[in-house]
Amino acid sequence: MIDLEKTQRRIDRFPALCRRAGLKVTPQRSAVYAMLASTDTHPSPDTIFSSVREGLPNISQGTVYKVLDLLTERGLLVKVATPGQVARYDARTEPHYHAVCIRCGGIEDVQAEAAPPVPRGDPDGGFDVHKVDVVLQGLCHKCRAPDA
Amino acid sequence: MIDLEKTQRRIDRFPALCRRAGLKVTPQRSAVYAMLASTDTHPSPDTIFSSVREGLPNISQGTVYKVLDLLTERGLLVKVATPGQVARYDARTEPHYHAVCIRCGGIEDVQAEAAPPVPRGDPDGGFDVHKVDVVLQGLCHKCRAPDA
DNA sequence: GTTCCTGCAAAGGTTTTGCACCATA
DNA sequence: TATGGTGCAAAACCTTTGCAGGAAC
Repeated sequence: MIDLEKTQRRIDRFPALCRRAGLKVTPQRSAVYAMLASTDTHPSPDTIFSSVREGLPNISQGTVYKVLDLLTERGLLVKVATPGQVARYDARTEPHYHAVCIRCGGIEDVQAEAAPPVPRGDPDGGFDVHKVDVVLQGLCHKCRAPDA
Repeated sequence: MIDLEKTQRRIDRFPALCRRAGLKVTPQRSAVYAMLASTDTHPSPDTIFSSVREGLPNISQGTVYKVLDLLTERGLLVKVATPGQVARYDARTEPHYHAVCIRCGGIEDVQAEAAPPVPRGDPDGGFDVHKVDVVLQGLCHKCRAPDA
């Protein structure tokens, strides 16, 4: 499912993206970004922390949160929209749908049949759209099945 | 923006909806539902709690959370998909978009020009779609403007 | 009368914050 | 060397949980 070339290209571009955003390039930021660029699982801060710590044993949770916030604010990452769950992040910007199970919280990628319908008219006159996320809420395969 | 007739009709139907869902009708549930049906601000559990407590001074936070969870699970309410924020709820099921500011967290309703593109093909063969939420992420009018 | 719901209060998990030290540019 | 980032640890939030008393059917 993951395009390795695209992933690598994204990681290679990271230093340039940082500089353009006025940010210093640090090992912590690079590791967080690379981890996100290499997966399609929409990981939470805690998952990112655990994964990144394998390569950078001294990184702290606080730093992960700060990096995620900053990169999101500068548009290098995106928070996946989920109904009232912990934050989930994504380094991929291609339009795709997310299916979120309202019972177990799992997120599946859904192939978009068409580009999401961006309201070109900029409805309120002032909203600067960075990303359009189409979120399917419902019950996943597992949670659909009768419990008992 | 709010259709008072529609709101009232929704509130009137609540007892019937509860019974159909196998739930008892209680003042707490009715109040939470009525509060949500009367607004388009996608309030958080805490906001709902404060508002409902004006009419039911003894209601507790725990009850509000339990009611919201249960009504959502039974399909009477919907959790609005937001990027890593506190939960937000909605009693309205008509298709509309949400624009979420990644800086201040505000949510604006956006008039949908067309119904969201539900993938009829049920992509993974097993996802039972209850609701499709289209979420615009970006910067709202206020947060766009230069800070200093 | 039975079943289910509520209120309370404590616990669990997530995210934010402040500050001294350190790395990048 | 100046600026900005990191690590640590505490605090602030948000949400869940368990249980005894009470309300709906």
